[in-house]
Amino acid sequence: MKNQQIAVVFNEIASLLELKGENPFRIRAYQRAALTIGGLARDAAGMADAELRALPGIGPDLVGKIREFLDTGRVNTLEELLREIPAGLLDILRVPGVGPKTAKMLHEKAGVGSLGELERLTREGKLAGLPGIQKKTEENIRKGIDMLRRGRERHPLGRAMPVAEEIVRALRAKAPMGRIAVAGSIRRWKETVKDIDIVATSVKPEKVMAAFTGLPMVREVLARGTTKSSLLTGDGIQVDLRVVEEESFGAALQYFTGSKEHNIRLREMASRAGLKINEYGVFRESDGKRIGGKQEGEIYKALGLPFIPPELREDGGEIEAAADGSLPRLVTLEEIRGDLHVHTNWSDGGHDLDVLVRAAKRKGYQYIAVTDHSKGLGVAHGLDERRLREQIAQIDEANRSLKGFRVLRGVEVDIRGDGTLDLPDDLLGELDIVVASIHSGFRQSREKITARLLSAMRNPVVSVIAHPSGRLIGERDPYDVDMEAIFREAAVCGVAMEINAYPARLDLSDHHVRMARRYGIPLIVSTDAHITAHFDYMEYGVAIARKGWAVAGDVLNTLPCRSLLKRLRSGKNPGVRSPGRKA
DNA sequence: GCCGTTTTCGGCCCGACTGTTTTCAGTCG
Repeated sequence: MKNQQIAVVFNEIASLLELKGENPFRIRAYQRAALTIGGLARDAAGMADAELRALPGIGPDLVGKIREFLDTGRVNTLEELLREIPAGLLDILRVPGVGPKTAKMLHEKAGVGSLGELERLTREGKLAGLPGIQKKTEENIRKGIDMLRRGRERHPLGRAMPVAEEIVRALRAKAPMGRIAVAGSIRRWKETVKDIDIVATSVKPEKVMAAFTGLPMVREVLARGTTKSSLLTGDGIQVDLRVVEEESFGAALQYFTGSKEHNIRLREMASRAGLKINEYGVFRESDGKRIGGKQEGEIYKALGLPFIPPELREDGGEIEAAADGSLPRLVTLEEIRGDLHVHTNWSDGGHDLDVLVRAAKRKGYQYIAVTDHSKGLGVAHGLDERRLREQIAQIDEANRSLKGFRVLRGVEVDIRGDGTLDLPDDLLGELDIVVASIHSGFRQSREKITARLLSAMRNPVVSVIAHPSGRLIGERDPYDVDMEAIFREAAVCGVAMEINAYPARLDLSDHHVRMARRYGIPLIVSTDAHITAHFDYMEYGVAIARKGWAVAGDVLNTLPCRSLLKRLRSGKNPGVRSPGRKA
């Protein structure tokens, strides 16, 4: 899939046009197109010109450039721009605090053509004195380069979320707060975030700012105003706090939740309707009268739209869906009735079955599936045939005394390097659920990994593929797999795909969830819990499902236990699942 | 470069903070 490469090309064209001081709207057109293509669930190569043309922000010219890239692997516009402007200036543009005007000036007045050169001049103190640059700006550029070099640009959601929650708690305790909420990409449940945005109301904003900039985790205060301040935490995450009047809270929350693209679309709609939206409210342009802003929903209502859940606000078709009444009713955490990927201390989990069952009941669940590792995963003390049989007996025993709750007999069976499973089929056939996954050979070729997964899926005993891409956010890239081929096969053989809710995984990703929905594939949201506290991660997994537009009907573990078991068994009919079967 | 209840040209979202500029440009979100 070349979508990401096309997005990179368009973004580079946009940056180079910025450096040239071109028409900003033309630049935005390229940036918007990059987002559209980059966020596309389908492979652009498989789309007809008319389909591309129908995408928002893609006109005849950009269709031509997409086609040009797909056919030739290059785009002439980009090549021509790169002949005029050194590619190194693109790196300089990535330095926080350096925009196109500064980069252009640095190039023209100081001959800077790469990040390395800029860094050298900064260290030698040769920037101060250039137009618009004094000591302070030179220092800021030096810091910006450091930040860039440390690669601290984005943080996994699982790291940023707890920090955000801690700051909200601390502010509530230390300053006179009205309403306060985390906004930004965290509220949209993006898998990685650039910073933490917090919106609050207070009768004493100056006290809030003092409390904020005085928090114990502050490493550096980046900006401090009366309504807006920014700081850097000890672990390098930027936090922005915005304080507004009570009557503007909803508007500010909407505004700072974004995404930027979503908001731009809303503003365009507003201006066509004779309205103006900003972070303070919705106003009539004719007389400036405020018609909403205290509650977030009022912003959408003013535009004649239903409330759009934050997870969807990426300008990925949600505004169109809201306008024509086709927004899906997204699956909710409350609809989840059980966790189908749980480890006990029989393999690498921390608790025995009893403790897990009690914790699951406290969550209001009706069932959990015990899915310990299989023997191939020696480091995790995986189960061999004998131990799995013992565990099955223990589960059966436990179920006899449980009322209104059921423990499903399962396993997370390792898919070996050759695509075979790590335990014999007849034993796996006795289980309620077989979760299959890859834990080794991540660097195999795309063909090999894809074939390996397909082979496991075609085995009639397999119910679900766990963490299908194998990635660990910020640590390990996904293995190279043809996800479309996997989804096509899953649709044929009825195998479910897991949304692994573990914050470092979030695998399937929201993009994959959207793709999976188009193939009509059943999904399962699981936490992969190794201790009871991990059950709390279900919220992350449900958020990713929602971000991928999933409704309860897409997610098998919203079903009551009996229907779930029926569904898992019906998928196990070998006659239905034999490879090569006609669709 | 896109787009149309402002429709094939002329618009295109809006405001806060910083630094250096003495009235505002640049950057960011």
